[in-house]
Amino acid sequence: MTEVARAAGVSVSTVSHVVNGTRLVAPKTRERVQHAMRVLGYQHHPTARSLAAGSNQTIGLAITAASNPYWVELIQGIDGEATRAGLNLIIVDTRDDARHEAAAVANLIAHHIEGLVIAPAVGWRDVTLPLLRDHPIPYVVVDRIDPDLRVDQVGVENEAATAAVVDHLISLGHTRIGMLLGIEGLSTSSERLRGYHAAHQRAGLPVDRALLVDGLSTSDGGRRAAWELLELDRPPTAVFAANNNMTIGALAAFRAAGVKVPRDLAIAAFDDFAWADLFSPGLTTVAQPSAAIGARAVQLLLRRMNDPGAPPQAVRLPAEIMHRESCGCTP
Amino acid sequence: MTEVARAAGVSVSTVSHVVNGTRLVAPKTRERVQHAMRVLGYQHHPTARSLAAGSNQTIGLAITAASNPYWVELIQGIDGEATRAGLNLIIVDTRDDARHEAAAVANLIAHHIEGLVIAPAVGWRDVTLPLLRDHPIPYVVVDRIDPDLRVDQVGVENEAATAAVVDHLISLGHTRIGMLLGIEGLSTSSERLRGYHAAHQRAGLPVDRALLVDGLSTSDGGRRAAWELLELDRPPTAVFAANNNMTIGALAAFRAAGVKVPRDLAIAAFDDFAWADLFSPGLTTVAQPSAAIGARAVQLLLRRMNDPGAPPQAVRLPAEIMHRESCGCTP
DNA sequence: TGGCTTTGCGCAAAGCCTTGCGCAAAGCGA
DNA sequence: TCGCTTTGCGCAAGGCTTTGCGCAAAGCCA
Repeated sequence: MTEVARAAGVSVSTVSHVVNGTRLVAPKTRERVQHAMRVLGYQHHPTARSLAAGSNQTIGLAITAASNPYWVELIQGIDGEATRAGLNLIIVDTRDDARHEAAAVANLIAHHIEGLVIAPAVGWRDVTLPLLRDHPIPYVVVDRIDPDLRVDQVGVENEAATAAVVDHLISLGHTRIGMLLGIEGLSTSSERLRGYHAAHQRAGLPVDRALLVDGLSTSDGGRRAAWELLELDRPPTAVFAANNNMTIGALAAFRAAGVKVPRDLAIAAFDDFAWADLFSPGLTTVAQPSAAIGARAVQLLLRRMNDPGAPPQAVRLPAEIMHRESCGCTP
Repeated sequence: MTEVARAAGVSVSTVSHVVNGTRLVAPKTRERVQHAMRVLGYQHHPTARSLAAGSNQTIGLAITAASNPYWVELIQGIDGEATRAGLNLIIVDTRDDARHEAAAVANLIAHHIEGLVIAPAVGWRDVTLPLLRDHPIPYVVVDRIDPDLRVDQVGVENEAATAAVVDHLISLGHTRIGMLLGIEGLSTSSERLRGYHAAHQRAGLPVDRALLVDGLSTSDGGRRAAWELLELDRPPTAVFAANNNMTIGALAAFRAAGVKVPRDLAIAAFDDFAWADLFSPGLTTVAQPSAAIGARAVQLLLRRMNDPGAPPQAVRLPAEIMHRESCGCTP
């Protein structure tokens, strides 16, 4: 940098300002500096800049690395928006476990990240949240919104979307609709359940609690829960699965049981699959705008980084219902 | 740090050495320093360390962020191993496009990463590779191995694994085996094709070139290629798809055509699916050790970072064949 | 006890950039 | 032409560690 300054006949501070555009530099001078940089092959040193400026232009993302397409798209959305904003992104794996999550976040904090996007694990309120309170670092929560928390959050309209799909099933004449519930302690799980209830209430339909079975948000749990439903005295005529993993398990169970979809049983599910129309029949799903959620999260984070005192904002993005054949509406 | 030094009655250099264990410090002194650190709540500043040490303990990963489970597992493997080695990982999305890839890699280089793991895009040799030659940064290639290149590489035994599966189909009596080829220009594509040929040669079976159709490595390409096969005068009795996306497309095509698997057509595919046994019937696949490939890549990278002159090494990890029902061997 | 090897630690330079402060020159209106 | 506002840029402090060099104290052997 000193060399460039000398070559251009200016001071290093001017070179710095040319590089960063941080203050007015006469066009002629700027030209000279840029030329000198080119000739000398000057390479900016980001580390030194970070040290000097006390900021490293890096944000962290704490998320489970589970091989779930939903997460991948979310990450893409976050990465894309961060790149656009000129921010680096460091991703750490929480393994969807609060303790790992806390360790990972502590690590990020030690690296002096300037902001954090977190898709919290179950139980994070007792472990990771206190950490975040101690270190006043801007952060935004994605996917799992906690209405009690006064923090920036971005998620999908779980309740409304679920209600809409269940409405649809009810309108097709189903009165006994089973639901595979997501793991307890996740706001997404409870919100989707609320949507189920809301649709029933609107239709004046009673809810048989036997039709609500816990699928633990996993493929295996979904499989087991589906079996439970099938073995009821009065099994459901339709099933709503609250996430993609459970859907996979449930489909396997139905296939094994020889249940034909949608002839014997109508199915709808939360989370869209790239391969949703691969199944026979195509799956009716609720598609989340994953990438948009990620992008929005970064925008909220930027806002908070610039204005730490801003009032917390909880954003809900609408979901899209993908009508395919499994719900039985288009035979 | 200065404060800690003062509080412990030592110099900052001693504090530094205590923190890093870089030279002998008398136990008593170390104790004092550590105590002072605790009392003062000393926080290490990684940025400053990077600047001073001229190294930032960060490696880059250039990979497509496509929502393909294979990549996710690969990333997990890389991330896990990097974390274990105390390295930070910055991931950039190549969009599987050589130009984007080059830009992304340039960006990483500008950030002074100390090593790079790259899953190259088609055409990278003309765009990204020269970049890597200009900046002598240690790197290792994953997934797409180029035998002509004298660089560190990690991949799977594409040829042997493919040959084994095709052997299996042949042993079941199939003599007309279709293949959905991956996009041209990818070593994985050509190696898998070689495996197909090798199996035929071993069995003394001629190869009908009409049975080799281009699936472009995409789901849509796979669908189209599958249709092509079905419309042949003498369609195949078995099909091998060279990656997971094409498999998805092909299955959709077969379903639409009313082809029953494996009764009418046997199927086997490269790349395992978490949901492979969800399909009716379960898919016989070649499972790559994705996480292991990623971990191994980081190990190779560490080796090269420590010993830049070491001879380049190309590692092939064995794949595992997952026998399910689609190949028709267990009716 | 004297000379030599360890052991332990301080000194200070180096690493590269950012930025508040302030000065000088240029521009402008009267 | 004078005084005042802009415009443009230099000075130098600062940010936090690492690390080569070298000195002093301690330990060891004869």
